[in-house]
Parts: sequence; C-alpha cells; structure tokens
Amino acid sequence: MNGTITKDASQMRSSDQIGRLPQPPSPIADDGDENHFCRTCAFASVCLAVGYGKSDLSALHCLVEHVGPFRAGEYVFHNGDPFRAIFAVRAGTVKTSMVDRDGREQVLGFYLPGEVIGLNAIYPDHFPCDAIVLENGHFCRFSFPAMSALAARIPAVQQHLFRMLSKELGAASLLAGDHSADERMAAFLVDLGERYATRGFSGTHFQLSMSRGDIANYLRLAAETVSRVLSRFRSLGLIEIEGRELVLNNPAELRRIGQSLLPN
Amino acid sequence: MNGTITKDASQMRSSDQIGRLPQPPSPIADDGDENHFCRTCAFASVCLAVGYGKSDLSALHCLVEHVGPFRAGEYVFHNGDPFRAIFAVRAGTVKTSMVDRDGREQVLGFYLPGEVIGLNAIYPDHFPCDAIVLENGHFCRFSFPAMSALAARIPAVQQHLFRMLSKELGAASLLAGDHSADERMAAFLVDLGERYATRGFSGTHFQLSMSRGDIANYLRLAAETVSRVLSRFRSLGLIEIEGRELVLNNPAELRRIGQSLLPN
DNA sequence: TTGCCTACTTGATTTGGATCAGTTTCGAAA
DNA sequence: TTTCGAAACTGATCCAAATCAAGTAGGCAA
Repeated sequence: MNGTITKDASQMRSSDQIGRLPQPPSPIADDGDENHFCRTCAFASVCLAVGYGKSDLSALHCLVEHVGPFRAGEYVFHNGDPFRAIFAVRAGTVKTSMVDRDGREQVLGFYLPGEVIGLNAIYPDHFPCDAIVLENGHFCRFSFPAMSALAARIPAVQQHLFRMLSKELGAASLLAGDHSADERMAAFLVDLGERYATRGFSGTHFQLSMSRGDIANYLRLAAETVSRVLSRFRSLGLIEIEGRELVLNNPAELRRIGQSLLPN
Repeated sequence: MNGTITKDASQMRSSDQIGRLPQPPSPIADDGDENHFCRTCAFASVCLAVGYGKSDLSALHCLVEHVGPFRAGEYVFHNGDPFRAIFAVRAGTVKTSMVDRDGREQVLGFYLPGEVIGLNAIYPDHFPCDAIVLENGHFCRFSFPAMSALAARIPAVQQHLFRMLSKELGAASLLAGDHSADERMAAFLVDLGERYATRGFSGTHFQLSMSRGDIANYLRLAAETVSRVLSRFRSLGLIEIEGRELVLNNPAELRRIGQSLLPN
C-alpha cells in the first residue's frame, strides 16, 4: 500500500519517490518551514495574519506543533480523547469515523493535505470520532486554547475559525439529502477532484486514498454498489479507473449528475 | 392554522400528565425583557456574560434586536439573503430547508424556542437555505459583525459561538448515517422530546409543529413511511399520537431503538 | 348545508440498492 | 515458488422503503 501512496505523491506533485519510509520534509502541500507557512493549507490565512509581526510569529510557534510522521492505519486521535487541539493535514490523507454501540462504523469524512480535522470536538470537549491515517503523512497540531486566545486578539483568526466551522456544517448537510447511488458517487468524485485542485494538485487525475468500502460507508452505500457504479461510469466513458488510480474524463457530466449534492 | 398553533401552546403547558418539571413562568421560553434575558435560550450564557457590566449591557442592546411577530408560513430569511445576523427563536418553531435545481426540497432542521438559526450562513456569507416559520413566533436577531466584535472582547461569547457551531456539526453527522426508518423515527421523537425538556417543557408530551411530509423529508423517508412507522409505534404502545399531539409512553425503548443516531 | 382542499392513513405494487455468493487479482509472507 | 488474505468485481436474489392508489377526516369558504 505504501508503494501506491508514494506513486500518488510523485504523480501529484513533483519528483518524489520511494516513500515507504516517512520522510520528514515530505511532499504534498508541505511547503512550510519555521518562517514560511504552507501556502495551500486551510490555515494559510491564519498563519499569515499571525505572522505579520515579530511578536505574533512567536505566538504562532507556541500555537503550532508539527507532528508525525504517521503510517497508514495509525490514529491521529481516538474517539473519546480529550479535546486539546485541532489538526491540519500537512501530507497524506485521513479518514474520520465513528463506531456505534453495535460496532457499525460510520465514516464521517476524508481529509486531504491542507484540510483541517477536529472541529467537531469543540462542543463535546472530547473527540467524537477516530481519525485514521490512510496515506502516510504528518500534521500541524494547533492548540485550541492558544488558538482561541489568538482569535480574540486577531479578528482574522476568529473569523477564519467561524468560517471553517460553518463551511463544514454546509458540507455535512449536503450529504444528508436523499440521493441515488449515481448522484452520490458522481458528487463524491467531483468534490474530491475540486478539493485536490484547490490544494494545487490535478483535479482530474488522482489516486483514491481510501478503499471502496470506505467510500461506500461514507456515501451510505454498499461496497458492491460503489463497484458497480464505478464500472458503469467507466463503461459510459465518464471516468477511467484502475485500482485506486482515477481519471475524470468528463467532470462536467459528473457534476451534472451529482449537482443536487454539490454547491454552486 | 393559527388557531391550531395557539391551541398547541396551551396544550403543551397545561395538559401534561407526566411532567413533574416546574412549569416555566411564562409561555414558550419568552421570559426575557430589556433587562432580563431568556433563561432557556441557547444564548442565555452569552447574554448573561455580556450583561455583567452596565457598559456591556448597552453593547448587548446594540447586538440584539427583537423581531416579529411572524405568522406560520412567513420567512425569517430567504435562501440567498446576505448574511448579517443569526437568530434565536424566542417563541414558535421554524424549519430550515433548501430547494435544489430540480425543485426538490430538503429540510435541514427544525428549531424550537431557545435554539439558534443561521450559523451555516457564515461561510458562504449568504443564507444557504430558507427559514420558514411553522408556528407563529418571534425571534432575537443578533448582528453577526457586532457579535464577532463582542466575541473578541469576551472569551465566554467566543467560546459559546464555537461550541454552538461544533454542536450543530455533530448533530448533522449523526443524521448522515445509514439507518432504518424505525431508527430514524425513534431518534427523531426522542431528540425532539429532549430538546423540549432542555428548554423547560415536557419532554414526553408535546405537539409536533411540522407536517408528516416535513418530518419525512428531514429524515429522508416518504411521508407514507412516517405515517406507517408512527402507526406501528402506536400499536406497540410506544407512543400515543393524534394529529400532531404526541405522547412518548416509553422514551427508554424509543431511545434504545434510535440509539445509533443519538448521542450518549 | 355542500364542495373543496389539504393532511393524513392504509393497502398494493414496484424497485433501488443491500445482501449473498462466487471469482479474480494482487501483494505479502512462508 | 506456493499459499494466504484482503480488496475488488460481478451475478443472483431479497427486502425495506418508495411509489402508486384509494379512502378518511377536518377546516374553511360559499
């Protein structure tokens, strides 16, 4: 699986390979260092806002901690862990999921480089879900008390947090609707593509970092249905897919199919 | 329809068999005036935090504006309206819903006295849904720019906003799961009851303020299915229901049925 | 009163997707 | 190499809930 992941990374970005060993200064949106913040991160504007002044810069260093590397299958946090921080994906991908009393898993979301996990833990004050690494990666850990304090000082930071929370709320309610397997699948693929594009990768040619089962669970379908829909999309020429490597041949048509689940 | 609403309110309070909870001193959470804030409102802690000092009190008056009355069917805000404020329900009930390109409606939520609408508008900066009054009511309008400014000054306010957003996020993802009609319906009824109880009403005997069709839409079921499930629950002795008047005879069993959708 | 109209209920039938049951592929371990 | 196991694909069957189709009850206007 690691081999696959490495290939993803190289395809998506520049010239990187052989990544079954986690590499500290690694690919995938990881262009930040102590003085330069990751340009494609959801927190970029925060880090930049904070970073205006010298004193703020030190505040940022208290706030942010680079964690990892994590290997596929490892947990960024566990259901029930006390909430102290939110995380931004620096490299790799993550899924969040809950397991209910009966042992049924529910995948809540997939997170790409530049995206943020843990916002749903603020209210209960502990993580309500697990965050499981799908592709080897590492993360920025933002102390939430420190970030709140900073948000009180810097309006842009506060506003950014409000907006991130609100955005996630909107995304959650889109998926809540009543839609066919085709609609869900098309919307899912287009959404993934657009998110990759936002972070500077190809929006039409990328690697699925999650299993069919995880996709199915996330979309509330059976894994077999996901397989069938993907096969049909392929036979219609909408996509090319081999294993987890995916090409969106006709994003416009996919977007049309999935329009009722997509914003705009 | 207005007649019904009036009746609902009176029934909710007086003819409550089980309720040993102390009755609220005034109807439907509307116990605030210029100097006394609604104790059962989701914003109570905010208003109280703000209201400590005399100067803060005037800040609060700039922030909050009482609007209404609204009649059933009227809109608190429309899809696409520019986002300037969030609203707390002072009296009455509200549904929020989106209409997609094909004209299909999707009910996003129902809001009871003391609850807050509009948080999902922060990110897009315009309301992504309609808010439609189900039972005559009125509202507190909180200017969001003013509230943000206040949040920067008063940590409790900021924290409260974060928590409300995060809470709604958690609620949205619970409903996103894959559940049977019985599970959904049971969880819905228990949840409504608990929310009424939180606001000081009976949690076991109340009026449904929304149609079967709205419930169905919200739960992603057909209206006929809602009818059938309610009938079955009645025949099992779990509930009594006549029109929109509802008694939960066995909340514990309902909670068990719906457990996979409910927190705790 | 009569006649709508809307909300709701109940029964009959259909169906989309789940479930069950192989089969294939591929990578990793022995 | 062989074996094993997980992931994925595909076909056959099943089922929960949607859809179709009446029919009932209550509210309201004329």
